[in-house]
Amino acid sequence: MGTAGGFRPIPGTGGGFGSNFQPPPVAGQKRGYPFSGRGSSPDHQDGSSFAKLFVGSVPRTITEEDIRPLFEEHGNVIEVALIKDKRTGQQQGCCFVKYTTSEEADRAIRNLHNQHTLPGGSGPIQVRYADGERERLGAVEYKLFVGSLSKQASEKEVKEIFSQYGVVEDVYLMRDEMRQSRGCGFVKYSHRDMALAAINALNGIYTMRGCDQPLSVRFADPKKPRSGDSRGTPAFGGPGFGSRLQAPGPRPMSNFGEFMGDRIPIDVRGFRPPVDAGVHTFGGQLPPRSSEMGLPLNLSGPVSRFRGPNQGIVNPGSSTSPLNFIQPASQHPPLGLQTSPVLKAFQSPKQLPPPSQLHSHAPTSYSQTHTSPASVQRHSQPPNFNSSSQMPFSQPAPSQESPGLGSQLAVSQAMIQQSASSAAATQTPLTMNLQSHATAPNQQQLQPRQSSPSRLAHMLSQQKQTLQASFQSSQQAFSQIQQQLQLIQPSSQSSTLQPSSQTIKQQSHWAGVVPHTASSATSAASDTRSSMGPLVAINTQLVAPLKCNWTEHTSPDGYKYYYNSVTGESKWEKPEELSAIEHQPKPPVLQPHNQPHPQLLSAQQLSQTPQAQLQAQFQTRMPHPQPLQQPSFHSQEGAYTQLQTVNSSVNDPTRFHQGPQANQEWAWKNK
DNA sequence: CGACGGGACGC
DNA sequence: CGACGGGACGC
Repeated sequence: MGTAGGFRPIPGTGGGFGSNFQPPPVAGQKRGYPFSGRGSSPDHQDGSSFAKLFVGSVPRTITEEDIRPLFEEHGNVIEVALIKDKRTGQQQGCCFVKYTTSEEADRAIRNLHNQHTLPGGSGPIQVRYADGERERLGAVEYKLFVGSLSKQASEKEVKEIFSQYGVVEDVYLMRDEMRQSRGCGFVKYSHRDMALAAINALNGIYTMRGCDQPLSVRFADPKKPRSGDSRGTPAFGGPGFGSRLQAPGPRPMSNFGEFMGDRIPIDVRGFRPPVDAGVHTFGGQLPPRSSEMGLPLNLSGPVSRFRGPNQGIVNPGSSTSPLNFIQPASQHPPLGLQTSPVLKAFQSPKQLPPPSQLHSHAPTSYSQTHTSPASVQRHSQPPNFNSSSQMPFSQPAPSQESPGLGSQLAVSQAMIQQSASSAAATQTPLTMNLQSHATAPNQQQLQPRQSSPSRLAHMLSQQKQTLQASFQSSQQAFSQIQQQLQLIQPSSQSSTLQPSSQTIKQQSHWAGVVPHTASSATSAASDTRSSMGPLVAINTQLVAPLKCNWTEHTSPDGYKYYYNSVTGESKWEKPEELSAIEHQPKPPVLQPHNQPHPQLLSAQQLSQTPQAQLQAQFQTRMPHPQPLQQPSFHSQEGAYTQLQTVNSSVNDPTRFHQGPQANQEWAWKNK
């Protein structure tokens, strides 16, 4: 699977890791680093004018002449190095291929990895970045662990499922000695939003054909260390990183905070999880997993290293400035479970959750961001800009975007505010969210060295993106509802799921939200199908006879806690309301398979929900944010090839969706 | 309920 | 110039 996007050779000195950062050697790595060039250093410009791939399953008899042309089809090959045993001189069945750019390397991976068997080769060649390359190039990855996969499923099938939420960089299925799948594996994305979208859409929701359990989708644990790695990558757990030890309350935000994504240490005192930008994981209690923050692996060393003078965590990369990015406060239950925000939104049909619950982060922010004009021009960043791992997308250069920024931001806020009031949300997380946004600039000023115009622009831009993302998320949620309407309204439920034209229209909307689901109608159609699982599940949630807004969750430490989706409260003790309903008979277990949902809200009911109104407002007042469709920074064909594969799965009989069996429970069953 | 891929150079 | 040595918390 291609390692496509996400690689962002750090431009010049403005690089995300700070101008004077040199990547520490990866443990056990003797391979060269860019600056080692003797004499004719090839990388005088930005320090990384090549990208080295490791190629496995190469026949031992091959010569450079045999193999080079294959790689030259996909880019400018600087070098091919066949690996030989030092002593015997015998080839090891692998080689390194160096391209001038990571784009070329990405392309080669996409086109060759697992797709080309050399004559005499033991299998399809394995093409991936050489050890340490990703880090060297500033790449990040978000790796998900996926459990309860069908053992019959191939990498390709898995990839198709996950491609709905972003460009899948890699799929690895665990197999036993007999090459039989163990029913679990790993899926990599280059952007956090994609990973989150996948988690939210699939975890506990999507059940593969032949399985009696829905997928478990969560951030992967850090890979177990290879023997002999000592110094390289302790990843986490470094002293002082336990969030427990992290003083609650205001602290300097930092790029490290960025690394942590939305993980903001929980305020234990009041147990009032801060309002979040829309991520339903929550990391108060535990250090984030490396796969959740994206990896420049070698940056993830002991945190003590990153501690600033006043115990603030400082941007590990930038030695000159602590972070410049305001995290919206977060409002989430102690982590551990990733509930689809959409589900969450509808856990109680009567008491509709605040719009911010709809924050489904989702591919939205991804597609949104990455199509911004600047993102295609990777060298357009201001020297000052610190591209954090969190924003692998290039930030729009202030010079290009600031003019419109303020107004756009204002607009988004206004939009949301309007809808907030229309949704009759009184003290809702959304409101809180807004407040946090509103006050962000002030916070900003509290921070040292944060006041430069470009910083401000940058910040505003990010906030804008957050807002837009939330808008789109709401939109997406609505989209899903709409789709459901479309699906259930025609009384001919048993007929084919051929999307109506209206569905398609709606669908294309949806498609805009999914990164690479570009402009083709067919791909949009495919999404209709492929997103049905979640939809069906949502239906079941919609009708679930819940009257309690409390849900039980499990913190990463394994403790149960309870979260109120309406008030946003969290607590350790089980609320009585919840205990009460637990003794009631369970809601009917919904039938899996394609059986239409027994009890659905009528379309009428559904369309009357505040959510629908909210969305209607969004739709009428807010122009479609941006052309989201172009797969911009993945050079050309990559995104499209993925689309096609998604398409091919539309009628794939090996997959199906079903609602959660035990309703409600799946969510925290996981883990 | 499953947790990380064969092999990883030599200037 | 010099180059990884000792120590191994306490929730």
